[in-house]
Order: sequence, then C-alpha cells, then structure tokens
Amino acid sequence: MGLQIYNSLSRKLEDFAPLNAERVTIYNCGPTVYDYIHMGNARTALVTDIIRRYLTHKGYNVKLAQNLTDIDDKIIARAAELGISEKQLAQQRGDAFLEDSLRLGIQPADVHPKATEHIPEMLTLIQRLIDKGAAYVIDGSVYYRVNAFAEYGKLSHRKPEDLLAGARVEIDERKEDPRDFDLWKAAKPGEPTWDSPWGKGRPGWHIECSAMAMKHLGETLDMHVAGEDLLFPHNENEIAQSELATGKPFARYWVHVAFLKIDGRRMGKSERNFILLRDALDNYPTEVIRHFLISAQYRHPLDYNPESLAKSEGALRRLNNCLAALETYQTADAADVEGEAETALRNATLQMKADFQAAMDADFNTARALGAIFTLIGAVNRFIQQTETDAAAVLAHAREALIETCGVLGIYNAQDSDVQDDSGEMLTHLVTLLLDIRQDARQRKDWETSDKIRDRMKELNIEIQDTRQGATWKFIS
RNA sequence: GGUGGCGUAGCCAAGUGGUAAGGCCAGAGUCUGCAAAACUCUUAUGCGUCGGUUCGAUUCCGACCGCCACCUCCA
Repeated sequence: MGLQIYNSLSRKLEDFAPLNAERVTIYNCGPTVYDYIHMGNARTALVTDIIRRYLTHKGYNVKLAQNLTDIDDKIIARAAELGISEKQLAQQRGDAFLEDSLRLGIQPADVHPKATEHIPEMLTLIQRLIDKGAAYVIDGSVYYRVNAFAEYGKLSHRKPEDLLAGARVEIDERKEDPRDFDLWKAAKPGEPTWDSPWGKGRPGWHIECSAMAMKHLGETLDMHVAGEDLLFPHNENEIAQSELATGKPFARYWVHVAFLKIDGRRMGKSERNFILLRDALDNYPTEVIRHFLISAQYRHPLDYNPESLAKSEGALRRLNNCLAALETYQTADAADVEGEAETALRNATLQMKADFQAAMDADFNTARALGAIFTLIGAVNRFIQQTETDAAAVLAHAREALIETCGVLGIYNAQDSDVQDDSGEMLTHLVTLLLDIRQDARQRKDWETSDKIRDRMKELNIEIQDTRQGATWKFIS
C-alpha cells in the first residue's frame, strides 16, 4: 500500500496521488514575523520539512512554498512599541525565522513569498472576486461575501448558524453578514499603506495565502500544511476566496498539525507560555530537538516539559553510539560468507526499512518510524556484542539503512563524527599521541596515569572508551 | 451552546477484534583494572469508568468521568 494522508477536508485517510505525477506542490502557512518563532511554530515547520523529505525520498519532485506574513496588526503594534518601522521589524524577524529554521535542519523552501511583495497579485484576485459578485466595497474596504460561496464551512465542517452563533467581538456593523471578512482594509492614520482601486489601504490576512500559493504553485495545490489553529477561519477563507475565483479546488490534501503543549496547555504567542526555538537550540543539539518534535505523530498533541528534551537526548545518544560503532563499516560490497547471525541481521535491516516505509506511509507516523529504527539498533548492538566474525558487509548494510532513514527524519548529522576545521588534522594527531602514551601506561598497569589522561580529556569534551579493539575517542557536548 | 480531539507501564509514545512496538528513567547481573558503551533479566493478565455487541475488545457501539483545543489574533 502506498502513502496515505489524513485529509482535514474529508476527515478521512486518503490515498495520496498528486495532480501531476511529475511534481508535488506543497504550501505551508508560515509565521507572522513580529517575533521570534517558538517551539510550536517549529513543530509545523518541521513536519512540513519531513513531509517534503519523505516525498523526495520516495522519488517525487517536490516544490514547496512557505510564506512570511510581513504586514498585519501585530507587526504594526510591535513596531510601534520598539520604535522602528514595520518594514525593519518584519525584515529582522523574517531573517531570524529563516536562520532559526536552518539551525533546526529545515531545508529552505523553494520560495518564501512575502505578503508585501505580492500586493499586485492580491489586488488582481480581489478584483476577480468583486467582478464575480463575491466581494463588495464599503468606505475603501473590501469584504468577501460569504453567502456567495455555497460551500463555505466545508473545511471546518461548520454550519452557517453555528458560525453566526459564534460570531462576536466588535462586529463591523457595515458588513452585510457578520461572517464576511476583510480582503482589503482601508487606510488608518499612521499605518503603512498601498494604493488600490478602492483607495489606500493594506491587505486582509487571508488573501495573501491565496494569491501567493496560486502564483507560485498554481491554482490547485497538492498539499496545504498548517497548524490546526489556522483551520478556521484562515484556511476556510483561503478556500472560499480561491475556489470562488478559479472555480477549481484550492488544495487537494489539507494537513493540519496538532498543537505543541507546554505543561498541558497550548503553547501560544498570546498565552505567553512559549519556549523560543532559538533558546532551545542554544541548549540542545538540533537532532535532539527534532527527535522530540517528531516523537509523537503530527496529529496528536505533544507536551513540552522540562523532561521531554532530556528523554530525546538519551534516545539520540543511543542512536549515535550505535552509528559510531558502525563507523568503520563503510562498504557493503565485501562478499562475506554469511552465517546464521549475519543473515538474521541482514533480514532485520530489510525489515526495518520496510517498517519505516510502512510507518511513514501511514500518514507520516514518525513515532512508529522511530520505533522501527530503534528496533534495528538493538539488533545491531546485540550482533556486535555476540558475534566474533568480522561481518563487514552486513554491518555496512545496516549502517546504510540507519543513515538513510535517519536522514529522512533529519536526526543524523554526518558532521558530528568528523573533525571539521583546519586544525582538525593536528588535533587528531595529538589525541592519537595521548592515547598511545595512555596505552603504554595501561600496559604497565599504571592506572593513575591512564585515568588522569582519560579524566583530563573528558574535561576538554573528549571522551575515551576502551574496547577490545583499543581505545576510541569522540567529542561530547 | 456548536465542532473536533485526547485519556495505554514511574514518564513519553506506537498499536491491533485474538491477547500490548520503541524510547527515557530505575533495579539486578555480564563484560572491564576502573570507567564508559553494549548486552541480559526485571517493570501494564493491563490499555479512564460502567455497560453492550462478539467465541473473544484495549481495539466496535452506548453512557459517564476527566483533560485539551477551535468557534476571536496565534503554527
């Protein structure tokens, strides 16, 4: 069975089949850049990254667009607080967002469209809606006429009555219907504005995603990814605008990422209970944070608490120790004579790859995928422990499989095991020298010298381990 | 009030109509000069509670309890 994805639109698990077999288009609702992103934002961005990696791994050619909302009420308010321009604030926090994403190992999207750079596209789209009778102008503002779109509510599965019942808080009396929403906001004093056929103003929130997605990915997207908080009204409104304008489905698979919680409550900017991604990255390696964020399937809430990253740290240690033990087995070409144990490990490796794929095909079940990986780690460790023969080929085979699957999840960092800078070679020589001296001391049973070298090196973040094949060393953090 | 979701070992988290993956932590042991790593064993007759369907339910149905979220800006 192939990939299945839970579609919020149908509320069912559906077989995945892209519109165009050659290329998969994905749009991800990115952040409003008035502040640094927190772990919750990171979860959605990371899920998007892993979906993209997995589809690429399966052989699809993926085009991903992730927007930055760089003009809205919060940006205006925050910029005023800080005494800088909206543009400066958005530029600075936008750059920080991309930088934080990169630090989390998230590959940049193919395009990162910004709202302020797509005003003409939005104006064109708004005009199309007006022409179709789906929008109306009042005092320089343009509103979307929800009644014009019969399917309004199909994503959030809400009935018109319920929406009306829920509508409250400063309803603009000028609107025809309380559910109608801004496409274009007439200028207010002191705010940034752009020219439009209806006077100076700025775009409403929802229109940017419709305009930018269509411009960069076409009128029908394969996949739309967002946090579940955006399902209503934002995503619902995107559908209303786009589909009424084009007469085509806007997105074929709607993927919604569940909330990251902190001590049982939703982590949110307005709750002021968030952990900034950059702060987490200052305290934990990228792979540890990634492991934590994918330790539950993306549609299930995940709780952040002081222990959660420590647990992932332990799991990553186990993974890295295993990979370090496999490091010398680089090629699977060697034609070993395989005994029972070797065949068993080869089968376990094949099983892991199959389980990994089945897990990821089941709506990107990363928790299950991790289970498959760690099951193989146990088998590899046991094999190394118990088997005398030098089964290079079968171990290299296992190593390749681990690196490949961990690479899809982004929890394997090849650089960890390498000495990176120019002084690396010299450092290697020095460490080797110290290990030689220590080995001599051990031969004399001079444990005092031997332990002193080991302890002092550990203080320098270099950990020595004695094995049957001699001492090994690695950097620790 | 409307809609959706969650409740599995000390903690986190998969999962299936046929008897519970994986990780962390903890205890005991093996290996080692010691350490580290690794390995072995131990840890839910039990999957919120109560009923129902079934030969059989943690898995399906119903009720109830508890928690969370969306309906208003937030990934």
